[in-house]
Amino acid sequence: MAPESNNNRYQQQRQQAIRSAAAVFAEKGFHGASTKDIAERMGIKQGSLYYYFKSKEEALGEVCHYGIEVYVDRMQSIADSDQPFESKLMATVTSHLTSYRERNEALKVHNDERLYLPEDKRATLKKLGSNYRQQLEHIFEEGVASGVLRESLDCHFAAQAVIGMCNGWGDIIQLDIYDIIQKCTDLLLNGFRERRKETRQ
Amino acid sequence: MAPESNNNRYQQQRQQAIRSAAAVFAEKGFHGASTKDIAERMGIKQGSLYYYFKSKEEALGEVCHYGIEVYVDRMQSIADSDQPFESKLMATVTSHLTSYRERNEALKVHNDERLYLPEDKRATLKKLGSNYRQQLEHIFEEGVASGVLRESLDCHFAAQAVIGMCNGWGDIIQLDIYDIIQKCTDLLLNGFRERRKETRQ
DNA sequence: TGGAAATTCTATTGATCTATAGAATATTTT
DNA sequence: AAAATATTCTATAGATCAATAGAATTTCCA
Repeated sequence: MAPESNNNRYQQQRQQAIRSAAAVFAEKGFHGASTKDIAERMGIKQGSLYYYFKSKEEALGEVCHYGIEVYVDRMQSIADSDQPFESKLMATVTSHLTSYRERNEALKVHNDERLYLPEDKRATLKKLGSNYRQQLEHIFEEGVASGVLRESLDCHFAAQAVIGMCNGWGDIIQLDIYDIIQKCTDLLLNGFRERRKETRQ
Repeated sequence: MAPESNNNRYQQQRQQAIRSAAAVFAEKGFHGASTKDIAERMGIKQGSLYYYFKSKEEALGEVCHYGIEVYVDRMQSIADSDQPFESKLMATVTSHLTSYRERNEALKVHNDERLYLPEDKRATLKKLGSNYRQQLEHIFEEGVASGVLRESLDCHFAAQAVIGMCNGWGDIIQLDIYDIIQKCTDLLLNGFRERRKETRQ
């Protein structure tokens, strides 16, 4: 049965269970992973896992949430902060890529397996995700307003493109992340074309 | 047992089986889908499916191949063609996005489920994919050589970024694809920044 | 230290799934 | 139409898996 009250050890072990589940789900997928796999990875027996989750599905939900929360929190700080557009853009790219590195397994699970969650849980995650996208979109709107970005920019498209580009680095663990951050930001601002002499119009 | 020789009906039915498998794998994932699901979708019984595939894994391999082949063929034409860089870039983006729309299910399966294939089959697909990436990289190198793109461009990064961005449009079926093509190409060439007066240096 | 609460284990149930074998039906060919 | 071939079906073996119940063990606290 579940523990009595605020229980430190329980919470720590549960956290460990979530990380184990993240690793196994990331490697084998939700349906390909067995509760035995997860339990073994944290050094307990299959049945014991149900002390921490009432179902395999609940474990998936926790993993997905664990993955995305770090994105969301950091984006909140960036959006609230008082920096010029270029800094916010670079901060977003940095946050996205470092989050993806730090919680690689959980975020992979969030991106690839969340559709196997029941409707209500999926809706909660979706809300977090579209909040994230909207905040990024708003940063682009500020960029347009401040004159850094072109008037004609489709900010919805821009936000989507950034997210897609940042998610596209599969084995990001292996890469020089600061190099990618720099190049992504440069691409977004200036594109790849040969630069002309800069003259204010 | 397998059919005798060049058998038209067999090949047609097998193609139908591949498309059914693509749909079911795309919806439920490889491990979440059952051979019963696939068989039912094509209107036969579970056991009968094994007339067309010797295993569920073989079906996955066929689906993945069916998905990616269209990319690869089109990229070959573009790379072989004799167009200026801008046209090749736009043709690539167009090809990538329309392929993703036309074979949405199979390509989703290729991207998300191919890692569950046995090593040798996975290696074959990987070769196709990195061929694709290299050809795109080469297009960027031509762009630099022709003076359209900056000398300093990291063409490997550029190719990866394009692919990531193009794959990021999940429910592409719903979208105005020509709008996205136009905006992607514009982003890649010019970025989002407010344009300065153009003056040749 | 002794008793209560928390954690893990063992054993099992019922369900589902892949793959195979051989029978039954349909199609093509002679 | 009869024979041969191709396609589908039925039935089942063997394996795995999620989830539960209750016993055993460990940890915590008075």
